[in-house]
Amino acid sequence: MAATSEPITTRRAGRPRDPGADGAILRATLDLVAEVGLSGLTVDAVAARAGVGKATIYRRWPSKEALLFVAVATLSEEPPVPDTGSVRGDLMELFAGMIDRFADERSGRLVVEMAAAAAQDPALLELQREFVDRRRRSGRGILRRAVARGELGPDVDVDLVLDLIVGPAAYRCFLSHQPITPDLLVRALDLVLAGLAGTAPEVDRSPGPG
Amino acid sequence: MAATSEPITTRRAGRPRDPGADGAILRATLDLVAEVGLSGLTVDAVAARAGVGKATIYRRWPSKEALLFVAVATLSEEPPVPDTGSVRGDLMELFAGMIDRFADERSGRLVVEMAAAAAQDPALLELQREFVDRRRRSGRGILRRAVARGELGPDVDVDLVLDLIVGPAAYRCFLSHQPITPDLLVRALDLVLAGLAGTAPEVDRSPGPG
Amino acid sequence: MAATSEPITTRRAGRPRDPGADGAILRATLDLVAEVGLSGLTVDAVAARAGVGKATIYRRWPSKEALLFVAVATLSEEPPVPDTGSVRGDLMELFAGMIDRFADERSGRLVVEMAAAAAQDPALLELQREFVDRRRRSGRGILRRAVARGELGPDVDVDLVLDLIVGPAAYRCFLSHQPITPDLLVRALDLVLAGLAGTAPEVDRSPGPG
Amino acid sequence: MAATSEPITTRRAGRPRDPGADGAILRATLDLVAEVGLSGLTVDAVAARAGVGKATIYRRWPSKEALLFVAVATLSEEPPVPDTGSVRGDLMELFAGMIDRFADERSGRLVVEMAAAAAQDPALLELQREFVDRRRRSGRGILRRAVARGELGPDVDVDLVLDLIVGPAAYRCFLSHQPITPDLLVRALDLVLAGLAGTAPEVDRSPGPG
DNA sequence: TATTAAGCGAGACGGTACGTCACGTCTTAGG
DNA sequence: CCTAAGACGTGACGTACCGTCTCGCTTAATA
Repeated sequence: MAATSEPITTRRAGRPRDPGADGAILRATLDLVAEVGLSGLTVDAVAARAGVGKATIYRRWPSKEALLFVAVATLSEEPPVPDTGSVRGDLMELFAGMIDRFADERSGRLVVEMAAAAAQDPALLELQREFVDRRRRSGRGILRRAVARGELGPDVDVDLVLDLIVGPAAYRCFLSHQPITPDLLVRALDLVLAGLAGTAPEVDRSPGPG
Repeated sequence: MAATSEPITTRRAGRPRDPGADGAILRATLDLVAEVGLSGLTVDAVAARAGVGKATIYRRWPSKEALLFVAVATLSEEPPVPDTGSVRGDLMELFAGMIDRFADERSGRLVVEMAAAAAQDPALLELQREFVDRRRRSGRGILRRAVARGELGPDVDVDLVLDLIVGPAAYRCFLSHQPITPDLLVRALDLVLAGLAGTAPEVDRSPGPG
Repeated sequence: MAATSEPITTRRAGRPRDPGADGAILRATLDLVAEVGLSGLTVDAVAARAGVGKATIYRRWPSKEALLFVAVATLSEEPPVPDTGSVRGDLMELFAGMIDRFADERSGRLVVEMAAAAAQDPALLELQREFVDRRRRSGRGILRRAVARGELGPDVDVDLVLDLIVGPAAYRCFLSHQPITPDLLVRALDLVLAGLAGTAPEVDRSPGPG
Repeated sequence: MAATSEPITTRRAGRPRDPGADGAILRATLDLVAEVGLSGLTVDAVAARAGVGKATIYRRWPSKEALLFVAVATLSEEPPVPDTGSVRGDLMELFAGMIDRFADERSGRLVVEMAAAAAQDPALLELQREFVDRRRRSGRGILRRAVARGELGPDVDVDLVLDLIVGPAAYRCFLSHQPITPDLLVRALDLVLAGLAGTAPEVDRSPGPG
């Protein structure tokens, strides 16, 4: 039907990119960053480890930081869109993995270094923002459903609430370096929910949909 | 007999370090970091700007990051120990400056980069921890006084509360890059205080820790 | 079957070294050493003058001394293999250029500095030895031909004779710093040839100094 | 008599120089140069080894090279003024020690390095020239006595003869690095004396260089 | 006896060059 | 057009010495 001169599978001239190279490079990157950290990571080392020329890396990603961001992205699956029936349960499920990452020494350090890299490069910042926004979108959904359910008042400051829940763990990971215990999330969450209960909905006392 | 054989002002042999050099170096560092950012900062440039040999810098600080930490430390005065009469007022006063720093683009970026540096170097991490702990100590005092006053229940999780208040701004500065508006602090604070009121409820009028 | 599986022009993988760089570096080296002397020669300056990165230099030569040796070697053509018909003429021709180098202030100084460098580095010493040996080989040929011709007795101490001829100029260049006049070579040569005539020839059978 | 206002022992005000320091410094210099060579010699190391401040060294000598020259000078006694009755014996005695120094690997290297230093600094060159001239003066005396005795013709080129005798060893030490055997001096000497016998004196019946 | 001038060990000072390393680009021959 | 290999120019790194300059102290000769 379509009289398009464009072939279905766009195929540029010349030798196609080795599809195996991408994987090898990303794998090498993750291995190395685990071994020596971001600051110790060098493109030469990635190339050597992946058995690949440096140009092959630069043809795909504009900098070693971009490479790292993509490599890390391959690790992390889509954040969950939980539906336990209660805000509390949903938010717990949503943020559990994130807090774990902050808590782990190695991955926590990596997050900080990546944040620093993103702070200096708008492109990376965009990648990073997109990344955290996926979780935020899920969180917004959770809160909106809770409002719909009547669990929360209609004028909840959604973003603030989400930030309050992850904030403590983030702050400890980045700056204060106080311990990030597994119950940090619960305690923050409960205090915030208590705050929401106390502020807004004088009426609502319902325990939510059982 | 002699209480101490150690003289009051221990003076090592040899020419003493030029006390003017420290200031010149730190000033040059701050100037340069403001102009070109941490990543653009070079020890050579600092030396040149300060009119000092590179060795004079390395004699004092082991790395440009350490230098930067000290330089930044010289800027920041002791965090306030406010006493407005209310937790809310006290905490507002305590954290206002901190949130401002997160909010400002340039200084925010610097905070992130410094956090990344600290994540890689235990010595810097210690400096950083000490730095944020000064504010935390002040915050703990505020909360304890509030407990004593009966404004808060006796079982407040002090550290958690403090982390909840600064957490959102920190999180936005480091990761989500959502806007850090001046009212972010107030809103977080009020929600948290509401949570505390809801948790440790109105019943409590106890005159403080007995 | 195949005489050699090794290709004639061994070509390693990767980008070949820029052949122009070698020339530029060597030229810059010679220029600079002429301007500022060996001790004033710096690798940075050579790199800058040659329009080349420092690493490009260090990739080719392990030290600035090695570089200088090679640079100087490019200047000096193969020593002559004269055949004037007489030992005297041949040796004059062979050593004239060498003595000139000793005599010239600048190049004399350079020779001394290079000798000092060679004294500290076995690799350079080998280069140097090879260099002077080329002339020595020519000299040996001259003397052997003279022996064949009957001009000299068959038991001439070839190496000693050659050293005697250049020795004075070398000694003056390196240590005594007495004038190295154009006739120094002739006079040394004539005295040595006279000695050979007195020692060896058909008449003389005297048992030497008792 | 002399109405000099200058005291016999010139004595400036202030604390006199520690006479022990000179010795300690020179000793440390020689030790170190033996261990690490001239190029590895540093003033800091000399000061540390001698238990002396760097300024104490620079107060006495203007550079580490000057220091070394003086240090080496303290080792070497006045060259002999031999009188064995024959030119041959006298010259042998005069130059034996010198050739030994050329022959020894370590001291030979040092001589070359010192020559290079002298080539770059007129003051050192003067020191060096003075040093070698002492031996030369002795050699001139020897030859003049030989002329007086009739052992040599009256028109001997004194300086040339001396240079011819030490030349080979010097040349081998500095440049060709061929072996410097103990008999090198004898052989050179005999050849030169043969040359002198053949050239000059009326007694001599040899046909000369044809 | 008090002052003063220089020397002392120690070590910091401003410089300069070193040789290394990683960056991101470019140039080979070959697939 | 891609590939592996590896050389390229750039530019910062941290180190090592240079020769000079304070420090607080000690040691004579002078006043």
